[in-house]
Amino acid sequence: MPELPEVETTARSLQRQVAGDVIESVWIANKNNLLKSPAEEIARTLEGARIECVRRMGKHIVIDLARRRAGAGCHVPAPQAQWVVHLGMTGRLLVCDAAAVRAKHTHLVAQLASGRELRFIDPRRFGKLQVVSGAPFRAPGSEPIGADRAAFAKLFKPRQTPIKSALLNQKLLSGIGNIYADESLFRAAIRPRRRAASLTRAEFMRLYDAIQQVLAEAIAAGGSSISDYVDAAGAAGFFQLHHRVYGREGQPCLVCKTPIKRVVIAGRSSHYCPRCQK
DNA sequence: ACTATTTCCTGGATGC
DNA sequence: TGCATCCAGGAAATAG
Repeated sequence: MPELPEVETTARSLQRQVAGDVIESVWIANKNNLLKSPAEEIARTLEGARIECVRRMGKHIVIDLARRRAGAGCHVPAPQAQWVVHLGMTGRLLVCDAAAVRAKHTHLVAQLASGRELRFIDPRRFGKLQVVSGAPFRAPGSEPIGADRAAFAKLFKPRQTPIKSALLNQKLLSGIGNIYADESLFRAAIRPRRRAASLTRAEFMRLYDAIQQVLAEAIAAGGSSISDYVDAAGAAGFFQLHHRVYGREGQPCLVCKTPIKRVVIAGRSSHYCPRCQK
């Protein structure tokens, strides 16, 4: 479940490995429901393009491309184009040697001038691939890291939905998923079922601080390696060792020893300490 | 305009 | 051992 910290880690890993490299050709699997743009358009946009920069926006990986103008020998920044990848649940962008065995569920392979390949692999096929040209790509909600404190409360206060659901709503904040929503709510001592509108100003501030803290720590740890997540170089993260509630149903709360509870909110499992969180 | 529920998808875990 | 069933969840689609 790549969320913001995992996507950030993957984007940084890609930036280190492939920035400046040129995509020479692209192979796309047939019969592909992961494509938000037509396969031909993706191939046309990627082939011959130089990878300028790889970065994260929400849970999206945005790859800025410099396309070669037809006939010209050099790369020019215009027309501006971007390759946008969403990892979904089990998506992976991996850089490897062209000779490496192609994993099952490989949906796209970009052959690089350096002799390596950038591959998109996604067993569960919840990922999404698209190319954007013209207007730059925009994530649906606002960026959680460094969000304005006052704007943060204003975003959630009108919502009647449980705060947990609101945190998962990417149109509000872009990047938080199930793990980091649960971990943030624990640190803020707020129960996931509380209606967003019921939170006090102080609680919103605690939640804001908790989100900043959890995301920063998780990025520093290289993300959480759950269900085989690894970054673009194949390195695992280790923030899963620091989860205080996620995946700890029945285990003692690390603060008060009360067994951690798991409930389902909006179809998602939510973990919390019934004593620490109000 | 909101909010809640269903759907997509496959590997791994569980149960008999 | 083998086969069926359940479960995980991001976000779009659908329903209310």
